[in-house]
Amino acid sequence: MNQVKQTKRTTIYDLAELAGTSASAVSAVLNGNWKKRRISAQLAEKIMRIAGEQGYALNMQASLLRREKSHIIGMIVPKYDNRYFGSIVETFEDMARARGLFPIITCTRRDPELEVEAARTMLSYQVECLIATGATDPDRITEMCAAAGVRSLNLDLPGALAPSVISDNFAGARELTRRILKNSEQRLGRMEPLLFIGGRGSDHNTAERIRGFRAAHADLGVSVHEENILACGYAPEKAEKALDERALGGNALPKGMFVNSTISLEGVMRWIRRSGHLDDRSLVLGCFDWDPFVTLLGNGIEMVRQDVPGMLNKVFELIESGANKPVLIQVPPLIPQTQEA
Amino acid sequence: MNQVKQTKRTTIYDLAELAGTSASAVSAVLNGNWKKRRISAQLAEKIMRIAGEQGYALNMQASLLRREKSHIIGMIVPKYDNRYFGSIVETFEDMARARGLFPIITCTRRDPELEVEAARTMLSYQVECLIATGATDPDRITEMCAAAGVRSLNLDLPGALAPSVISDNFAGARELTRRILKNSEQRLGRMEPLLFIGGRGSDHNTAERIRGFRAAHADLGVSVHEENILACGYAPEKAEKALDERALGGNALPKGMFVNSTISLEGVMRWIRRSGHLDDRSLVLGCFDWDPFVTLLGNGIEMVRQDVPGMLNKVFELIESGANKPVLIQVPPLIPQTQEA
DNA sequence: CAAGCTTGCTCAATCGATGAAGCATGAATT
DNA sequence: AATTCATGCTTCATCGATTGAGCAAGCTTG
Repeated sequence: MNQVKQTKRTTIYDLAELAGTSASAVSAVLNGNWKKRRISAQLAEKIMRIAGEQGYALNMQASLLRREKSHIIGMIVPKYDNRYFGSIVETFEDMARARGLFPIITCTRRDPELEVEAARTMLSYQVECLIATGATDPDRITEMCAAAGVRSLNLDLPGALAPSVISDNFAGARELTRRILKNSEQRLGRMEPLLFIGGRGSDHNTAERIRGFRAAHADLGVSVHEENILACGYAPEKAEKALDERALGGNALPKGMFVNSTISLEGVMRWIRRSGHLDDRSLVLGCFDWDPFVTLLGNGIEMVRQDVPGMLNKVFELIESGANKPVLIQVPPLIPQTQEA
Repeated sequence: MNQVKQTKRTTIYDLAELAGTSASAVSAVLNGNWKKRRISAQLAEKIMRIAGEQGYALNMQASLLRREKSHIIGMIVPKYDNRYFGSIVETFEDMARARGLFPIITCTRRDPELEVEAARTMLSYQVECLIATGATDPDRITEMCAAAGVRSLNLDLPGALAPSVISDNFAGARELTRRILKNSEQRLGRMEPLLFIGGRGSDHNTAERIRGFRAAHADLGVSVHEENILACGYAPEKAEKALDERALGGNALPKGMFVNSTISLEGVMRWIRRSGHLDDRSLVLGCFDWDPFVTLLGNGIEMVRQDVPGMLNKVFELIESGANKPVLIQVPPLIPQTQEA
């Protein structure tokens, strides 16, 4: 490292001077198409050696400005506070890199303003494609992208204007509900209607899961009352509060519950602990989403694990196929083997 | 949206033509310093209207190429699979944006090659500063950044060449150990040496935590044998395997354990379940890291919660102060109130 | 009324990398 | 010997935004 403490970064012009050649030769060598440009192997080697010595790093801004494609792919994601989104982000980065794309990701905290702001910034960075994960207003983002000639896709929550890849929420919820009901029958000796808790009634996934929840009850000939459906939002406190209120209102609380996310499950578990049901082995729970610690909570809680690699494979398939029509692809979630406590 | 389906994105030249003015006026108006450039309010308004109509989005690549500062700040992070890193990333994004910086984050899966690769890419994107979180080889990254004249900082794991912000692992571990020992005394009626499990003996944090672990034992007059220290790595399977092996080797397993991360705790809990200790209320656990579900596991598991906002505040203070010397800042972790099951 | 100032803009160079077009040089072909 | 061809480079315009310099028109001021 015989480097002087420098203010300016090394450019191809510096390298050209050091190598006694032209910037365009340096460029050709460093971006790998020097054979096409008929640069001799000798010069190529020299340039690469000097670039190495100088610790040269490409100025991506300049390079991207000149090139037609940015190879940047953007994703917006609501939160990093659960395994589902964590695994989406990790898998996405991996798959993007495997395809020679540079992933940029930003977290928008379920805030519609931030979503739009983030999308605008990503467009400024010339993303070739933007994936809106769990977006509050996916169609707004699709419109912005369309206006900039950029492709967009929805993940986790569907939109009407762009292709969407989501879990098969109906089938997953139906199977999960069936399992909770079966467990409930086994433990209580009878089958009682369950409580559905968490999520927003206005979002597609929650609506579909409620539909699956109802269908499974119908399949088994159990009828569910409307007051057993508490789409109270995602935050743990909201679930806690909803349970408190439901407990006050006349009818006894069901012993079985379908919890709509791990985040809501936090609230449910807190409520259970607080209200003294902690060691009540007759409580039968299921959660639409997966977390390793939930398995260990020891109540034999059933979980649905969304198939993140499967979903992202579909996403990249769509990207590569160039499809733009607003199709809806539903990926079946994985339902792990029941683990009794 | 009277937009023709366009291939090219709208540029300031297009807007200039539409507004009957020059590109430089458009630029001045759109980047907000039109007052300095003495553009009339009338023209400014017209340009902004047209930009809005055309859905103009700045080409950041071009803009950054010309400007001296990129306002991009990079972070590399090992994993997204736990609350600690999730919260680091979320808080970092937030604080960066609050300072007018554009955060880019990438996950390197504890892979030294990927770390270097990611750092190189970030340098290409002209980051002004790179934060290496939990890096395997932070000094290598610092060197790369220094060669490019870019400032770098270490977070979570310290390096020798750049300022580092980490938790006060020694103090945190000492207090956590003290609490586990006290709980153990209370539940078992006597104080026995604990088992330390998880992490890499070679990493600074694990070493410091082991030091705190030993100090707390010494404080309370309990002596720990070497075979009670299992720095077996972070992955859950490694913790499980280490416990299996330790269980085979002669001496009985301690009833109290200091688990070095939530990830290792997954393995420990799995082992506990598998080996039939699940309902053994005499098991006394503590975990260096926080997860909401761990509270709910119901064994009164003590946790240390690292002070993520506190650490990131220090990080940004360092960035803003311009300090470059390799100081080591240790932020005290938060130790929540004990919650008995 | 000339000199100087203010206002409101435009011109043109620039950031660094890229690649089409072009220019020597020497070898091969007619 | 004249022409063609291949090889190995260089020159220069370009991507889109930014900004110092400069210019014209109107307005003051002595």
